[in-house]
Amino acid sequence: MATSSTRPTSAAPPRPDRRSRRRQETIDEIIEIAQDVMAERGVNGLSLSEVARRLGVQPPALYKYFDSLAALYDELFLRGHTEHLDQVREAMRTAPPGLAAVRAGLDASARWAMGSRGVAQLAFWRPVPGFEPSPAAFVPSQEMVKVFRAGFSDAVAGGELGPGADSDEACWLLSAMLIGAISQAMANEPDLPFGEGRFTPLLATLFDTFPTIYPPPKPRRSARRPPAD
Amino acid sequence: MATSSTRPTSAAPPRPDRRSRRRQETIDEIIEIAQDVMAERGVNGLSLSEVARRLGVQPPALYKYFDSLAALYDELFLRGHTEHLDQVREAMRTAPPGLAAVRAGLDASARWAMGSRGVAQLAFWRPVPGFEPSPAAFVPSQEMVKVFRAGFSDAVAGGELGPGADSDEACWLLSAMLIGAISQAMANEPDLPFGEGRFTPLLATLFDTFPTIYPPPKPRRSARRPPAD
DNA sequence: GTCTATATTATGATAGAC
DNA sequence: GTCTATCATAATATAGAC
Repeated sequence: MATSSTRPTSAAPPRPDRRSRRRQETIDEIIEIAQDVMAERGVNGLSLSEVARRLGVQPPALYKYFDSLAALYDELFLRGHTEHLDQVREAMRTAPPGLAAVRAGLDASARWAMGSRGVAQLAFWRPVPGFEPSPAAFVPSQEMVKVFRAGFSDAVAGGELGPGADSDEACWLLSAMLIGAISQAMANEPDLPFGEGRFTPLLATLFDTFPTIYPPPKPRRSARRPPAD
Repeated sequence: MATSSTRPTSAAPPRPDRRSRRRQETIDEIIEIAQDVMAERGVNGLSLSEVARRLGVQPPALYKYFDSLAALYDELFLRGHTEHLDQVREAMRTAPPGLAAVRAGLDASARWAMGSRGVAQLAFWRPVPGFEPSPAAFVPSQEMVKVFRAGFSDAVAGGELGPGADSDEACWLLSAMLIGAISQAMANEPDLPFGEGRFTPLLATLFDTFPTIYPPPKPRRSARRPPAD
């Protein structure tokens, strides 16, 4: 036995963190390639073979990182929602609380979706015949509802919206607006970025109807110069 | 030359209408099966092999009716939009002109989509990687815009909406509302029919914001008892 | 962890007999 | 118009050598 170490059996893995770091890098690279493939060929155009081809590796090698194609989809779904959530959170954090924050979150949502089209389609539409995301992959998606709920709650507290807006229903409305606008944009203007074309600008118009759907109880106060109090 | 007829060449097809009628029936049957398959397995779950299997025939036989899988998709796309257009037209025709007609059309749209999910996904989202509908298949889709434009025009003329509603933009808004609501419904409540669940009812809420988006110039008159004139 | 080889299955499509 | 036979391709996934 070697004198240098406490490990009694098996070949000594030198610097296991280095190994696992390389492994993580490979996983990240696979994910990136998969995102590219989906953006180019649609969600259903993804295959392990194509990923292997672009990674410069034979398909069986991928099974060391993902158990199956479904597992890869699941990771893509999870990471997509997580990234989406992060960007929405950040946008809302840096905006004034209330309606403005919700609007900023919605805007960030749409930007993320238009910038990550393949993943967005996977996340919002579930277009892959056999694929059902694992419960764990849904966690960030559920968290998103809470984030927007909090924003609406602030808007109600600030008198920008009526009490009905502090509800799940308001969040569903918001998501329907988002998905309607980006669906149309992706189907009809697949090459235009967010903000251009006929459809993504509609999102602002739709959002501005919230005070009509949930009218605040008191007369709206102007944004500038609140009444001296 | 034969004396009986003006056909100089080729064998005479006896009763060509009967033959072509059977042919048309087969085509219709293929279409129906394809719709079923898409509803069950998603748009990308459609294959000629599966259609042949259900039709009780070998795959090569289908090529007598459709040149390729893409041609079948194209026919499905065309028929879907045509059926959709017919139902919208009929709903608008039997409703009072103006906003009520637009609302009836939107309602019919959503009902059709939720009742023909596979085709609706093909028609609204284009989720098949290589497939681009032929120009001819787009005709009913363009016609739809005209139909809704006419409805909005009536609503403007009747003082229900402001002049801005007589625009393509209003039609895009309408379609974004529709697609947002049904996208969410199909992805999250795939088994519920139109009108049930959390999402399809949102369509009415969204639609009711139109007078806010395009406010009529004069004070709104009540629906009942128009001012004596 | 990667490779080769292979099993298995499925697909779209064509040729040619009947 | 349908069949059998076949081509060509591609996919997921596993076994086992290195």
